[in-house]
Amino acid sequence: MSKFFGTPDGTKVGQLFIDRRELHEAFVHRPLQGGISGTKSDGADSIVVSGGYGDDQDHGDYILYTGHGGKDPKSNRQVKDQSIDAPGNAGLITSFLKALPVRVVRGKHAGSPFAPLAGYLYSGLYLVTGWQLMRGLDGFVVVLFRLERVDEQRPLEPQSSNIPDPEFATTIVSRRIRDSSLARDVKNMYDFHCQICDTQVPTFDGNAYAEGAHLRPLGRPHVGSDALDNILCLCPNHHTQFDFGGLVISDNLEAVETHRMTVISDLRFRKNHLLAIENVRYHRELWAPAKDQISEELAAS
DNA sequence: ATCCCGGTCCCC
DNA sequence: GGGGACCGGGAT
Repeated sequence: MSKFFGTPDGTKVGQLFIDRRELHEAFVHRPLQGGISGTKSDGADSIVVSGGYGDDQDHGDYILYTGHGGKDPKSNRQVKDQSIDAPGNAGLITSFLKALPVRVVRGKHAGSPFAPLAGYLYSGLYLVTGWQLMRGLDGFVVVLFRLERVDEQRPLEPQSSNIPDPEFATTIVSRRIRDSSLARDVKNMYDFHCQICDTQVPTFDGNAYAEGAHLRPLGRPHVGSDALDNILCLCPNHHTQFDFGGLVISDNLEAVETHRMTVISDLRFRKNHLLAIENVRYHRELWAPAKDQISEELAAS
């Protein structure tokens, strides 16, 4: 029945394990092969991020993690839609609903600077802060979970810096991780006004805060470009909504709220800022919600 | 019992 | 390094 939640006694954040059996014996991650330890009734108590799913994104303090199922073990690609009823996926949804802490382990092939060079790294506790069905890179529906780090006693240390991924080039430890000089240019261009709601977030010194949002994400596997035609200037709320697929940009350059498919506003533009329509479409395709799937799944559960 | 798997190992 | 065999724990 019940699972064990939280960090086991004697285990430290940042501790390395040789292999899955060591993780198993330390009660950090019980399954020897599965990426998710979880069931619908108990929730999920641990996951392993191993880079086996192309739709994953590891940003250190938060992770977009693909659920399991639908994969052909030979080709290692998705060949079927994933389901929210698969035990691990249902477990992560339960963890989301009950706000249960999930132990996160990174494997050596996880493909981010936060992954260990060898073995498995216990990376601390995360909360599932959202999930949704999306059309994955291979064209099938995947369940995508957003996990955010809650165990803040110790900063997350990059394990390597030689991964040629512009998204991580300036990463140290912070929630704002992509602040290229071009993103700064775009923010200056808009005087830190959000292109959707025009909000300017004031800071203590009389300046303002905004964020540069990339339409086509920089990191693998999307490999978007860090260019003016790929960046929006957004307030933190709309940036978060944008990054998590809660809004997309139409070909008419309106901000559209995806769940209800309603237009929030026209995007505001300043001179010398043109978006590339292929980047707009890339973001929209990435997040085109599989609405039929969602209603079917929810009706069945 | 049986099926699934973000493994692992062995061999070429 | 890549394909195939074989793995054992956990859930059903």
